[in-house]
Amino acid sequence: MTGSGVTNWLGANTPETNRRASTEAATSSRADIPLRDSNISSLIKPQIFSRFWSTGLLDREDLQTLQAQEWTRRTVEARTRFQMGRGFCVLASGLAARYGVSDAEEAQSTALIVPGDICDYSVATGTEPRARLVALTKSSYLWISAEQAIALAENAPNVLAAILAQLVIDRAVSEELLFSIARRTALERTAHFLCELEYRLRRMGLAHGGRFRLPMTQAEIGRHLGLTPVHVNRTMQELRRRHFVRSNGSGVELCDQQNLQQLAAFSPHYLNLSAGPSDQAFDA
Amino acid sequence: MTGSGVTNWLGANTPETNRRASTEAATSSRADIPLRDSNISSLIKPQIFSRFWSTGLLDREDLQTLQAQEWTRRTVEARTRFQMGRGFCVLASGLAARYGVSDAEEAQSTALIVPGDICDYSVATGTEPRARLVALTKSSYLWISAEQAIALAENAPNVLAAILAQLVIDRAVSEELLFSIARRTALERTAHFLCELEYRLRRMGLAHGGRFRLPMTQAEIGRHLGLTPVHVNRTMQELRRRHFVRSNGSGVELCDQQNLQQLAAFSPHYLNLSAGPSDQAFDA
DNA sequence: CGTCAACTTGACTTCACTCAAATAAGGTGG
DNA sequence: CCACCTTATTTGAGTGAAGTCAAGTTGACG
Repeated sequence: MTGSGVTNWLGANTPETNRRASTEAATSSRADIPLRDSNISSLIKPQIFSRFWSTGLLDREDLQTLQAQEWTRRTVEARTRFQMGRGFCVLASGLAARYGVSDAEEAQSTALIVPGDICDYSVATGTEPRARLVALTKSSYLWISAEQAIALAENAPNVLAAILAQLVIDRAVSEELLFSIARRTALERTAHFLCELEYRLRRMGLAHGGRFRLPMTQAEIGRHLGLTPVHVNRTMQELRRRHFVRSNGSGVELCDQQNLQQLAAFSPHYLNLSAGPSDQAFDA
Repeated sequence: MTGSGVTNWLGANTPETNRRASTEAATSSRADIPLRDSNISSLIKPQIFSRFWSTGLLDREDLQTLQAQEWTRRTVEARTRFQMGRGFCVLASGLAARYGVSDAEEAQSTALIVPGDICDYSVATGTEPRARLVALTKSSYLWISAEQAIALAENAPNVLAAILAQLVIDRAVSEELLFSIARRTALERTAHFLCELEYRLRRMGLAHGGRFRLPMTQAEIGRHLGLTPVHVNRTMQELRRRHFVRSNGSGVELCDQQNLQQLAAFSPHYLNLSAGPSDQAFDA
């Protein structure tokens, strides 16, 4: 049944070539980012769409269709809400946080959105937008109208499949955050947060050698991790004291990823579609 | 654009009649369960499918198509894993917990599945199943094969839309749990848990007058709420001491829902598709 | 009637929060 | 370039909510 090119519920058909790359990637070592067909990957322009490609569900034609859409670039000032309306959009630059459906939940962000991430899945699920997105820094996103998105999904079902696949990853990230807040100490939690963010930024080419920009105040980090600003501060200090992390201003460097990952029990498999630790190849 | 019968990305078309019922429901008071077209609702057999209907996305024909599938009923013993494989299934009876993708996460359940809930969305998203489901009591579920599910989605796109809509609610529930664990005290958290569960069971006809069965050990509740069994115990005692809750064995009664909901800051809007507190009707 | 799992209780510990104040860092207008 | 203002970070002392450990107690079931 999964024999040749898994057909998903949407009738989309996974291209064999890309798929195999995906399976190989699963075997790569711990925090390595699965590189697939990198000669193509590097040609993806804007880089934003490389996340779609990395699902392993698109062929080149799909990618071209995606790129051919009439994307509008919109800018959002720091600390202001996204006004997405009904439409589909992908974060192009900056950093944003998603807040829950309840009003009182201003105090807790449920997800961090980095460039390449899909801002809202409401178009794919056919429901009204629920999430409230707030830009943490001046950000920009690429946007197409709901109509165009619907047409896109019809013309290129693989693209819809890729979007839904990202939704699945998004959920896994949420689950990991839930676990982090429920079970990890502040130190482990913060370490995990840094590891995850570094990984996600790195695969978008926004982190190199463990260095990246973290344009969040400690209060914002606290809102994300369920900690008070004061405790975030002390926790970061402890990480620095242990020489796991260095930082100056909004610049962060994970100088001892080995230990940091161990402390956090971080493994990036949940950030990828099919690279579970106990995952067997699902073609044959 | 949202003028007449919103078209979703899947090309499914929302039936006008059902839709209006949905909008009305949004105006009903706090913990009231939106009753819609109840003369039909009560005819739904098995009751399990009433959750699909309640999305407001199906018409009667869709419902019949859904019911006409060759559902297989499968049973799962308490404390054992679901073996769903690639397929689509809905919990028919009992109670189950979902655990995250990481191995270490046995200690934390990310969601509770009650009858009527969809066990796994992997068929809808076209990805491999990731969730691990464990039955808390002897449970049963209705199952169709992936092939049949795909065919169903093609024949009745509204059904797919309804499933994705439930996925959205599922996410909102996760977010609420995240908020609960991050921001609420053990007492508030436990109160919230009870309110949510009562609501969800009530709309499936499994709770009456605040009374329902809660066949979970305190250790399992703790695994769900991020608390130790000991603390769950003390917390439940405090709720009983305040006369908010009564319990004998696995039977629970919320005898002071008013105060319980206030303590928990519980509002069921997140459990419904479009009944947000600050929600305006989106037709007209 | 014995056994095992679940629940309960008490004493102690600790992680993270609170409150309050002191620095440091960033912008802005003069 | 500096004075000023605001926002962010840092530090300290004290508190409290929830965890830990360890020992009962209850209850279901064979």
